[in-house]
Amino acid sequence: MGLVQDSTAWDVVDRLRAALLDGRFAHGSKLKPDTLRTSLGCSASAVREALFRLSTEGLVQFHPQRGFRVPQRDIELLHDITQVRIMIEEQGACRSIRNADVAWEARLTAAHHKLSHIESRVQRTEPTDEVFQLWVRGEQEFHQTLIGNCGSQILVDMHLAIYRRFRQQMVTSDRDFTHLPVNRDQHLEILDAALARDEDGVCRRIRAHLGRHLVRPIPEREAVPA
Amino acid sequence: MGLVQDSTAWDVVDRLRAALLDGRFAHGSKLKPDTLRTSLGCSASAVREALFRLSTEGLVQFHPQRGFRVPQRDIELLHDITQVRIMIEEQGACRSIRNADVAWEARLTAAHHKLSHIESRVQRTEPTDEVFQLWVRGEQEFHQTLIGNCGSQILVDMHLAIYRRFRQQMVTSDRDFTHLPVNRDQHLEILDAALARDEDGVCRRIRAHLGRHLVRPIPEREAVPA
DNA sequence: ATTCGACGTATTTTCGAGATTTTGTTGAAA
DNA sequence: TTTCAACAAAATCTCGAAAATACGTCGAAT
Repeated sequence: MGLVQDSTAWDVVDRLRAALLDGRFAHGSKLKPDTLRTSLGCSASAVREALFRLSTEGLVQFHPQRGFRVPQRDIELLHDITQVRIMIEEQGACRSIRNADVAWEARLTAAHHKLSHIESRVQRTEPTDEVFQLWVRGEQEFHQTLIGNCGSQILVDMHLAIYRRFRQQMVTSDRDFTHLPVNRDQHLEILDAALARDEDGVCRRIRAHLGRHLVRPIPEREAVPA
Repeated sequence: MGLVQDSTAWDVVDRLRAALLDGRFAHGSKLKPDTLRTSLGCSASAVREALFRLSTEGLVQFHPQRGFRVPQRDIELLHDITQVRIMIEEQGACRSIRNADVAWEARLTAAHHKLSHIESRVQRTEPTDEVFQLWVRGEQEFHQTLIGNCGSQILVDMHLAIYRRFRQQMVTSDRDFTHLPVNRDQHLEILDAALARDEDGVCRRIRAHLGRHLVRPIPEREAVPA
C-alpha cells in the first residue's frame, strides 16, 4: 500500500502534463526517460511514449537522437500563442452566444462565481502554491465554459491545447498576482457582455484581457484601398 | 539497391500519413500494427508509435485496449473541420495581407500559376489517380502560401493539421472533379483579392470557396440588442 | 431457437536488452 | 593556450518477447 502507483500509460501522460503545467521542471531542462522512470513508477519506454505524445501537443520539444526538452520561455512564442488564443476565444465566445440558452448562462455564471471566489480569497491570503493551482483551474474552467457552447468540438479541443501552452509559458512568472485585481474586473466584464449577448463587447474584452501578453498590438483591419 | 527501406520512425509516420491521405485505407477500417509491419518494413512497435502520433493529429482514432481505426466519414465532422478551417484561413490571409511584400506576392502568384496549370490539365485529360495527387499538393501549397505570410508559426501549423483532416474526409468522394471549374474560378478570385490587399474580399471568397462543405450556413453576427 | 458461459485465438500493452548515436573527457600536437 | 583526435560514458532508438486483455466459437441449458 502507501506509494503504490501501477500507472497505466495514460496516467503517465496526464501526470507528466500536470507536472509540466505546474512548473515542476525548469524551462529548457532535459527530460530523460530513464530518470523520470523512478518518480513515475513505470518503464522508460512508457515515459518515452508519453513524452512523444506531449511533443505533439507542443508541451515538450523533441529532437531526433537528442531527446526531449521543456520548451524555453520565449516572449515571441507567448505573443504568437496569445494571438491564436484570442482568435479561438473570440470565435468560440461569439458562437456560444449565438447558441445561448439558460443552461449555458447558468454554467457560465457558476464558473465565474467559483473563479471570483478564489480570486477574492487570493487577494486576502498569502499566495500559496496550492491556491495558485486552484486559481489556474478556475480560470481555465471559466474560459472553457465561455467557448463551450460554440458547438464545435474541434474548437474546444484547440482551445484547451493552446491554453495549456499559454499556461506553460506563464508558469513561475505570473505568480506575483499583481495583475489579479485587473484580471478580476476583466473576468466580470466578459461575463456581463456574454450574458448581454454582446458579441462585439465580448471580443473587445477578451482582447483587453489577454492583450498584456502581446509584444506588439495586433494591427486593425484597414479599409479597402480604392 | 532495389527495395531497400531502412525506415526510421519518422519516415513511418510520414508514410502512414501519406497512405491515409491518399485514401489507401477505407474509412472506419482497423489499423493493426502487426499487419502494417510488413508493408512498412519495420517492427510493430514502430508502427504503434507512429499511429499514436497520428492519433493526436486527428488522422487516426485510438481506443484503449481496442487499437486504432481510420475515422469514419462524418458529414457533421466535415462541417466542423470546414468551419475551423475557414476561421484559420481568414485570419491567416488577413494577416498575410497586412505583412504583404513583393516576395510574398510572387510566391502566391507562382503557387496559383502551378495550381491553375494542373487544374486546366485535369479538365482536358482523364482524371488519373496520379493527377489527383498532383492537384491536392497544388491546392495545399496555394492555401498554405496564402496564409504563410501571417507571421504566426502556430497558425500555419494548425492550418496544415486541419487541412489534412479535411483532405482525409474528402478523399474518394471529391474525385469526380465536377466542382473543378468553379474551384478554378474561386482560386483566381482569392488570388486577385489578396493581391489587391482586400481583406474583406478575401474572407468573403474563402467562405464562398469552402462553403459548400458546410451542412448549414454559418450564422452572421447580429447587431447588439438594445 | 435463444441465451449464456467456457475455452481458444488474436490483438493489445508493457517491458528490458542490444545496437546505434551522441556527449564528455583525456591527452598529444601545433 | 588552443585544436583536434581517440576513447569512455551516457543517452537514444529499435525490436521482439512476455503478460494482459479483448474477441470469436462452440456447446449446453432453458
